[in-house]
Amino acid sequence: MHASDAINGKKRKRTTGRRKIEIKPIERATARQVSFSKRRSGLFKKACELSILCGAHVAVIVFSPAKKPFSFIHPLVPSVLDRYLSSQSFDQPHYYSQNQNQLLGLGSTSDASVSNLSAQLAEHTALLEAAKSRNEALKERVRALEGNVWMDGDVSCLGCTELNNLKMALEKVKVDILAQAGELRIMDAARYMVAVGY
Amino acid sequence: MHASDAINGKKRKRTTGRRKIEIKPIERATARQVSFSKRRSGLFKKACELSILCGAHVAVIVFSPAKKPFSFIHPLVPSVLDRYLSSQSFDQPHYYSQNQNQLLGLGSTSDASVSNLSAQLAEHTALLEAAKSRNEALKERVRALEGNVWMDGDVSCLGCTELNNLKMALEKVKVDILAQAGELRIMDAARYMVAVGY
DNA sequence: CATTCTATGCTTAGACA
DNA sequence: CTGTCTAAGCATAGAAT
Repeated sequence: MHASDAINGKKRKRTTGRRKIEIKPIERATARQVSFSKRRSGLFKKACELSILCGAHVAVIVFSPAKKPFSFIHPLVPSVLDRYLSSQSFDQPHYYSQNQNQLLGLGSTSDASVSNLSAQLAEHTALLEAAKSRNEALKERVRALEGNVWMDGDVSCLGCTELNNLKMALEKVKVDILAQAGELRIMDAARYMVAVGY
Repeated sequence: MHASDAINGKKRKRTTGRRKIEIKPIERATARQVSFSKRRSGLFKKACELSILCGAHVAVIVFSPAKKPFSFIHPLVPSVLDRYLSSQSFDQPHYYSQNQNQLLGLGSTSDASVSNLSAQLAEHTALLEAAKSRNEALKERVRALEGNVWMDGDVSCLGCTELNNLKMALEKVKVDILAQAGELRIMDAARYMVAVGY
């Protein structure tokens, strides 16, 4: 019991217990927020259990009413970006761990990867700028050779081969986005995984 | 009671009721499959309730142990990316609906929310990949021009007006990809939405 | 936005169909 | 893979921190 209860002798039932509700938009902002927090947590837990119990690949991405992103993803797909950046730093062209457990936050590998994202953004941005520069240089070259006019910054001039490259690039981005969407809260996933000793 | 019970007089409790289980890989294949089916259903229901109750955008993608894809996505979004990746002829102007921006909470109205690190990384990754692809395309083109070789009629032109803003497109991709991933079972989402009269 | 507490309401393991 | 049934096991509304 709580001190307040013992002192004033009021009923210890401070709540009416769970009440049935209709599945419709909760109007009261505070109640909606609280419900969101609880249910998101519950959803992630369920997702976690499903992935472990059944060995299924699960990705859950939720945007709060305030558009804040949350996600649970298992197995955590090694980001192409991570590999790219890793190779930049450690000169390992194809860093790719087969050990999912380590990538789930149990090992230091994941933590490092996550915590570095922020710092890597700057480097990544630089790489982007460099790519743009090279791109501009090539455009100039083409312009000179072809005497043509290119629309700035679009993908309208790609041929079949190029389009396929772009498609493949986007396929990779697909994976990156899923992983990155949970960048801010990758530990949410790890928390559950760890909770059950996975 | 059931006929069989009445006839043979056996106990009507044919089950021991729900039993506690450890959250660890289920070994029995049949049990794992049954559990997957039930829990996936439950997960989607929870996702549905969360999206409705709290007005949150939710995307749940699950791959069964047999790699079969299932998904719950709300709001349901027509895939723009699909048109990019699957279209064989890229000479068709691609039109973006302003409503999609509103529906997705993306686009100009939520530029502020896109300013977080996660979004920046996703965006930059996409841009970088695209830039690299474009870069390759340009290189190839330079080679072609310098070698005085040109594959005529192979220069596909996209609807430049709609596509020249790759950034915007990729912002959409972030969500469209989710829709695409669930292409096979988008009705899973609809089922629950309809069930509660939404 | 996260958490705790309590009394329900909801979910689901196991056995079958 | 989906549905049914029962008895537990869990999740969570509402109020408060």
